[in-house]
Amino acid sequence: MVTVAQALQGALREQGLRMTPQRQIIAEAIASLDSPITAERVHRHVARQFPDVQLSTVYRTLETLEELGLVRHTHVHDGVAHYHLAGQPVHQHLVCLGCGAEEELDPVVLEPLADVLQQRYGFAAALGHTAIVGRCRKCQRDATAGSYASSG
Amino acid sequence: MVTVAQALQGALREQGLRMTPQRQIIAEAIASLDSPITAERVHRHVARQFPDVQLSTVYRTLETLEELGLVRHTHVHDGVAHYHLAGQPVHQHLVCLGCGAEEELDPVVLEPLADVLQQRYGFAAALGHTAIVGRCRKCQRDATAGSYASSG
DNA sequence: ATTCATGCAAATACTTTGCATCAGC
DNA sequence: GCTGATGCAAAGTATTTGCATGAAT
Repeated sequence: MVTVAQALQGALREQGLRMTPQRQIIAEAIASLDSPITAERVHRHVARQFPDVQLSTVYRTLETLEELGLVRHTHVHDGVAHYHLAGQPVHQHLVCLGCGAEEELDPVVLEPLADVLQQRYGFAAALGHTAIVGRCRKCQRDATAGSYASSG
Repeated sequence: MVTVAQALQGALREQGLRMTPQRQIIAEAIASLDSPITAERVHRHVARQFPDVQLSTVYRTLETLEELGLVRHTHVHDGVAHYHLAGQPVHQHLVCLGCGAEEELDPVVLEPLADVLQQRYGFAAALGHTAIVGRCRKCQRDATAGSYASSG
């Protein structure tokens, strides 16, 4: 078992990039906090030990980590970026567009789709790391859906 | 077959809200443009006929339309909101986080998952209207994934 | 007439960038 | 010492909001 910081160090080396204390604590913060996390949350966590670490450094490091394949990010309903460690199973949620309710989801149900996408399109979907949006039971009663003609 | 504008008029009535020329053209723009579209694209389209219509009005109208259940929105990789008509089958895309490539996807492959979510969780997933992010064949070779120990 | 919708502009939230200094290799 | 990384501050992008005016019902 290797720590994120160690993996990071190796990955940085390969690219001729440098390990810095900032990168180390940011990597450790991501590993210790529950995924998925926002840049701001990482920053708050990091700032407790190193108050001088800038939010922009967190963003830059997150970007670097993503380029190295160590983390991924997705956007949730409000457009905020959520980061998580690559290859780490995370809690999967169903987010209701109507009332905002979140429900946990067994990640296993996503596997068949991921398999199909991989086989048919050669595409490694990040389904397991993205909240699935939609309407919960309650809000389905409120939502009206139909089909419309274009005005043209 | 009913036009979006007509559906909108009815839905507005029910809520005691008002039909305005702006709302009408915005609704028609959404119907005539290919989904999913950004607020800015709607605005550019609308501005050709009514140059005075503000981007903020587009956002407000889009929000209203969403509350009325006529449109939905999701966020793509860069966090920009994409809107589409509710109940309208749209092109489904696989978006690569590595190179940004988009590939069309047969919406049929999403149905099994949607069914499971509906049956097991009573949740109507908006899968058919959200881009699926991940890594394309090419970029999978670049990305390294493993599992990491927390530093704690 | 009442109240909602709009235009306009400013504010907000999140993220990126320019540049001088500092630090890892 | 060379070059990449950081702090700092400012810019950028997408979206929201306050308020006075205008318009739909």
